[in-house]
Amino acid sequence: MKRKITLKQIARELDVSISTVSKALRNSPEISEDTKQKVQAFAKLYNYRPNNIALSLKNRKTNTIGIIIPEIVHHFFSKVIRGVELVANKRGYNVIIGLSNESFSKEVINMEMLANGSIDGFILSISKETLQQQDYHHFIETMSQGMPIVMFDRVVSDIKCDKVIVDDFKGAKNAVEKLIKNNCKSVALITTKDYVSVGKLRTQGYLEALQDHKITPQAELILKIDDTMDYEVHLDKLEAEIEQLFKSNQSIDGIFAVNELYALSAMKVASKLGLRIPDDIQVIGFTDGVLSKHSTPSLTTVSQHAQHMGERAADLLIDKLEKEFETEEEEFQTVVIATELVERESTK
Amino acid sequence: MKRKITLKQIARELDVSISTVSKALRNSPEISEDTKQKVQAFAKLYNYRPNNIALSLKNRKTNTIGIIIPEIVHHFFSKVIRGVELVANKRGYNVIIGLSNESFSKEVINMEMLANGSIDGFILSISKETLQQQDYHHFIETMSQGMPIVMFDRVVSDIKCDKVIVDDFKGAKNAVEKLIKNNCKSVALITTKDYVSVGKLRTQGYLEALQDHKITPQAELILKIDDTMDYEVHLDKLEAEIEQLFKSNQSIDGIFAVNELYALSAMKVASKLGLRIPDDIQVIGFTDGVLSKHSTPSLTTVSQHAQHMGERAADLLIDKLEKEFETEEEEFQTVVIATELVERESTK
DNA sequence: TTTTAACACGAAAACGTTTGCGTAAGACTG
DNA sequence: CAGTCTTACGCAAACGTTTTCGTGTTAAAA
Repeated sequence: MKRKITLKQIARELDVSISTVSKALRNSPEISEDTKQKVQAFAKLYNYRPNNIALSLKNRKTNTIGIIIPEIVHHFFSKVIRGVELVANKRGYNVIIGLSNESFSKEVINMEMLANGSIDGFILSISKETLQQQDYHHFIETMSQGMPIVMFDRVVSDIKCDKVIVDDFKGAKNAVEKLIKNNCKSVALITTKDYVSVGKLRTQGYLEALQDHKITPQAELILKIDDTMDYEVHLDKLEAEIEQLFKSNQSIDGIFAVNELYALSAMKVASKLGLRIPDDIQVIGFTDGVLSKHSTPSLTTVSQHAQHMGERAADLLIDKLEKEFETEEEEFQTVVIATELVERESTK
Repeated sequence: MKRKITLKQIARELDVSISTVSKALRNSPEISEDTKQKVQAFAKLYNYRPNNIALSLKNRKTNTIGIIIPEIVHHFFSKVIRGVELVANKRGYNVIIGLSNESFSKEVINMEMLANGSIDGFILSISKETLQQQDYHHFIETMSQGMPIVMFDRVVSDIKCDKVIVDDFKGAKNAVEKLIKNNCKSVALITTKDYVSVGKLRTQGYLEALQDHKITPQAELILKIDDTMDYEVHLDKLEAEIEQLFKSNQSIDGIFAVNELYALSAMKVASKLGLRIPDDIQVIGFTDGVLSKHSTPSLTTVSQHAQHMGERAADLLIDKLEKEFETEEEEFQTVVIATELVERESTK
């Protein structure tokens, strides 16, 4: 099996020293035109490319950034990755991914695997299990060893680092206000349990929108789904819960769901119960997945601009990596990405 | 900014040599129990981990595999990645991704970026542009430098390497036969232009199914979409074309589409034209995306088992990487993943 | 003719590991 | 007491780069 050609081999072949070859290839004025030409021609012929690993070792810089996400088969996360990849490549970086699979231990293992020299910094979104256990030592440790972290979407305020988040609160509030303006009198909320920060914020947005319009929130209109169970599999259970919500509250004429699947399930259940969308009931979801766009009726959603989040996160990280003089007082930014209400057929 | 601790620092601190530290940590019998304890305790205290880059350089092995795919915001590809990641991590490898964005030049650049020592081997799916230009020199070159490649899904027979493909032909044939058995008399095909290998094979499957049932294929029932245009954006154009197909061929009572979006669009158009699914018209798609499962009516599809493809591809690659004695005669495998018809509401 | 400067190149160190080999000190054998 | 064997460690090379510094040769200046 042939190996890639190295400086040493070129040097031996051309009967010069390794340093001469290196300098010739980098067009150093130290080297005569003759030699340069000879070396460059030979290098081109054999398609020489400097070994990245050797460079990384020498420069103590890998030009690679690590992404840790809970799940890749997920429109939101893959869009974020695309954003990261876009600016990373543009700025000369590679992207290496690790999946935590929503598991604490896999998150830790994956981070350790990458932190030992493979990458220069992390971009990550915290797994559900980690959020539940509230054990963040691996983040702290990583950062204390000089490796910067940028968190996105699922973040915790305990950790001091750069963050890119969606304005979940305002996005939710806008959505609910939209429903209220559209004449909904009884808006229900389908959300997650509170430990998921984004679910919590969206719930708060819902509540404040109601209060701003002098509507008293009713506990029975709020359905909190236990999302530790894989709802892709237990779709029927999810739908059953939603059906229950509808049946116990016949007055419902508006639904705000904190994600796409909940919204879609709500629409499905509503149709099944003979409710017309958006005439009898209006629905708004949260996300910019594919389902919303292609469902019938198509779903009005709060778009998170996932790709843009990825881009901002990458810029934040690379900026930090390339800042020559590290200010003694580390300063961390939190970038808030504005949401956008994409109106489709599920609202009037 | 603190850096990670190295052998050298431990050695200096404990006043022993670097080699002693290294051996002590690896539990070499050369080192006395006393020293081992001292070193190991110190290393643990400072959370020492060997630097991966240095190891990669020394071992000439990175334990990282590179994935190049045309697009990550795509259910199929992200499922493949998940499969790759799963077995890669299990077998001690990292995964680094590059997106070609369906562009030839980005594919080349990305491969070159990774091939220079960053990874041990590639898993990739060819970009559309590359397939069109039929320029495969970068694959050949990469392999000639001793870096193995495993291709999946979109492959070309010209290149000798390991491959993992879906049985597009049989999958399509089965689907069309299903429609015929379900009493469809006039089955239309919505496919891509022929340069995409998978589109071509699926078209052939369609044709053979018809012929096996003594049905003469009709050119006007075959709609070839120019998929170089971004159909997410030009959805209306796609639907217009499909509508034209329906209107010129009122007899159509079955549709086989080579991907999810075409199938969904067909259903949407059919509904618009007042056709009931599956009573008046039955539809089958090809893929295992999310849309099929959650559309109304849900779509019967040919599942490709994307995750399984990723797993097989990773195993194939790692097997090759770890085979000690390279047989002189390189042997390449082509693994064919069986498809599965997932029946949902769009067929009887 | 001697001194100096320019030129063109090579040696070596460094990045962080691992490992084969050499060796000093002490223990043991005869 | 001389010779041999263990024990426990250090040295150095290697992986592939880049870069600083040193040096020999030649041409120009004094």
